[in-house]
Amino acid sequence: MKNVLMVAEKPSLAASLAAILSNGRCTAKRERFAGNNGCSTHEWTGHFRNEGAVHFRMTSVCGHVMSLDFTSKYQSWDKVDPVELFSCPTEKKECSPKQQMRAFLAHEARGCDYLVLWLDCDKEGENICYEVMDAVQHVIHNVYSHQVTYRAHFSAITDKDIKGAMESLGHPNENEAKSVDARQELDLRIGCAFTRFQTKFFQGRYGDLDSSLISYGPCQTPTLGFCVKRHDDIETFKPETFWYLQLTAGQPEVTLEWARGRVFKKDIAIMLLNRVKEHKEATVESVSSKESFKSKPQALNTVELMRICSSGLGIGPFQAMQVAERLYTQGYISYPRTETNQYPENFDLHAVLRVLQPSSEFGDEARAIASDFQTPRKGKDAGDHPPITPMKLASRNDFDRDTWRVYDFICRHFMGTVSRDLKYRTTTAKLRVGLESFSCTANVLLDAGFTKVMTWQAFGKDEPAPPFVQGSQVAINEVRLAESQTGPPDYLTEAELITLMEQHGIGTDASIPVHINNICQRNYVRIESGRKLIPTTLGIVLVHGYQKIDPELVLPTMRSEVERMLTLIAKGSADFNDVRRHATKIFKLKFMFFVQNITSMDMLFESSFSPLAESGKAHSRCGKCRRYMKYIQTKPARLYCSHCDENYTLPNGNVKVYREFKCPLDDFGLLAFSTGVKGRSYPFCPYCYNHPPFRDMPKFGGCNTCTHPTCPHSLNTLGISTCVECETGVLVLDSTLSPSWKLGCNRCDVIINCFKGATKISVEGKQCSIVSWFLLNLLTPSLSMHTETKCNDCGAQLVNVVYKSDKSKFKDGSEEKTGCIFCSVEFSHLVEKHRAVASRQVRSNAPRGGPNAAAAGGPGGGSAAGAGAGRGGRHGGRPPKDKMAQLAAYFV
DNA sequence: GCAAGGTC
Repeated sequence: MKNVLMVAEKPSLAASLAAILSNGRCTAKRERFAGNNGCSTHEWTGHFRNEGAVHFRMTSVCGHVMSLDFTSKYQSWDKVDPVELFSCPTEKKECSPKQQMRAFLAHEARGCDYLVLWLDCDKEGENICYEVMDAVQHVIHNVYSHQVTYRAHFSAITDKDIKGAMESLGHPNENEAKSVDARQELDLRIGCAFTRFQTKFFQGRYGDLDSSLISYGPCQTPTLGFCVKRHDDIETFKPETFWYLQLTAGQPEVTLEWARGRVFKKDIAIMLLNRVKEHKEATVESVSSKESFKSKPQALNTVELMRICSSGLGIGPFQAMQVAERLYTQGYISYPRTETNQYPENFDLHAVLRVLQPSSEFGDEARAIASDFQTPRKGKDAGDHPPITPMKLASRNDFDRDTWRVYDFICRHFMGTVSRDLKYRTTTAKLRVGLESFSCTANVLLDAGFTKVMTWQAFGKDEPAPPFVQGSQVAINEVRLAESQTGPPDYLTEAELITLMEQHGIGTDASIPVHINNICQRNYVRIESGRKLIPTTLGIVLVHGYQKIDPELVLPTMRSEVERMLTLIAKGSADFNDVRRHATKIFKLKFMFFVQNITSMDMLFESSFSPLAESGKAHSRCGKCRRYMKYIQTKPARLYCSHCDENYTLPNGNVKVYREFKCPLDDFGLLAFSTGVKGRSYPFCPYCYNHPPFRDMPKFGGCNTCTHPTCPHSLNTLGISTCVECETGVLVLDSTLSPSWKLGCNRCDVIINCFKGATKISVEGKQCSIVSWFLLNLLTPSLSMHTETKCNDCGAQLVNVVYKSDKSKFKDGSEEKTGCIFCSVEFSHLVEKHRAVASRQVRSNAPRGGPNAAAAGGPGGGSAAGAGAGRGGRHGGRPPKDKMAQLAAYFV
């Protein structure tokens, strides 16, 4: 007699299948395998295809036999650069070596001529088919042949379906199996590369970041993303004020609802109020009533069980599934992991009710429902397992509290599915006051239906019917305007999260609780009362960091994109290796980009976790929220606005608040940068510094490069002349260190200290509109009123210098003079030139037409230091270009 | 120490 080995995905299924196929005449094999993996074997004799009588041996695996991992060389976190994980070799290892599943399968396969695979009918099941074939290939001859190995396709664990499957055996689908191989490989490479890199990068960097593992995963990260998205929605919510009319009428008094609901404009609300106030009575336009229904529930599947355990019982999905698993293994409920929420056609619903009838807890309800049995609703048959139903009666004392509550829920839910719908009557009265409509409704219960047993969904109290008669007039007692505000959304509940994950295909019914559990255990979210998910600082910073670097990394659509590619493999329309290589390449590029830009995320981390951030002083104000930002000195120096969660890079050097000045463009508080009195200095706006407002303003530029036409700190207002040394720069008056005044080139290191101790210096002929400035200075330079603002000799802008009367440095002792910094004799002893100290070197080999060191060459020029010192006279070499031409270049 | 998917 020939032998046939049959393998199911789990022990329970092997038992059910054996019982069905053998018509209950199978025997359990006594012998226990060494690994004691919990997989028993059932044997019987029957007919198989054309072989006549054969000996059947039905056993099972426990889910996957193999799992994918990197080869041992790549297990080291220290020696392997995570980027290598995208290309390094992988190998399949036994899932749990202790179980010795492969050896067990090979042992059971001994002497077998045929193999029939009864794995679950999904892609994972198809993949396990190949794991089983691989395990027995040395035992069953020609196991990959279609004449040896068969695949059973079944959609429900019922007599009809299972026997039907046995009659129409097919073959395992290699493409579907391969698509799972590809998923495993991608998940492994992507997840481990990002996790190792992130963990190592942030490890030990921040004292108060107590997370030893900062993981990334294509399912867990979007799951976290949902929670942070809601957090952000709450944080950025802007309440809106609205108004509504509150009207009471009749005797007994009834409060009516306004048909307009809310009005967001107060003046309109007041106008409507006044119109209503013109009337003393309301007209009852109609009083109508109708019957409404609340549907009974669909049969219970895993996701719904998890949702209700979370929202109704306060039991998280992870724990709920542990409890359900225990109830299942003890025989109290059917298999708890199923997507199906429709009972199979021949499912004996009455038998289940009979099981429940003796209960002291809900026996009365079970009996009542049995005598008034209703056909259950239709749902989805996913072809996996029947819905979750009670199998055996239990009493409260059999379990601990939570186990009982889950069991009690499953029983009551089952009874609910074969109960009547809830029925109620709604009576609505519609009233009119002038042109405004009002209404009042009352609901009255007609039939409690399924809520008799699902008591937590019970209908509220009956409401008194509106005491109005159609066509009558009702006295208005009071009408007033009420004011209220829209409120922010609440944090995401676990039940909502489960729904979102299900909708976006993040995880499966079996893995959803694992992902939620993961993001809790990794300290990315906390579960607060009402099972709401509140993201932690770490969770928020991670998601915001991904959003800064590569938002796709946290988008739920990323998973579905990958799934879409994998489906192509499963359908046979794309080559396994092509898809695998393509997806790996994309994610490797994403990974490398992430590594390159990790500082963007690090800035958020440092702002949130560094002890320095905590001691960071309140600095200047953010232009967006007007709150003080924190000054973080550690490199890269920056300002952090914790409210807006934004960082603004700062120049390296001293950065101080520049009095009360604000940038006219964005309202950010201005800052003064300097490297000391003899170094470079300029005012700057932290926002413009990072996001230049004009096309001609370079990134990381100060106000001395800003072409704002009227701002008192801009290049336009304070520019004096083309630089005496470099080709492109402009010397700009710097008042940030006053009474130490200076001109500084906005491109190179040239600095001209001047007029020490002066109380005020202003540049002549400025503070006009950009248009008039342009026209008058550039296009019609001959106009006399403006030639007065420029030096006739060198074209530099004239300056007006004011000293206090007793501190005048002018030789004639006068308080105020206007002149040219370079050419006016009265100024020459007050002007010195040198190069910025401790700053970058100017290229000495740069071809220059001879510096125009006017100040240095002038009488009493003082300590002229640097490359330009003492070279050339005032008008030697290149004459200064017309400053207006120079500045005009900025507008091109 | 990493992912996600099965199952206990």
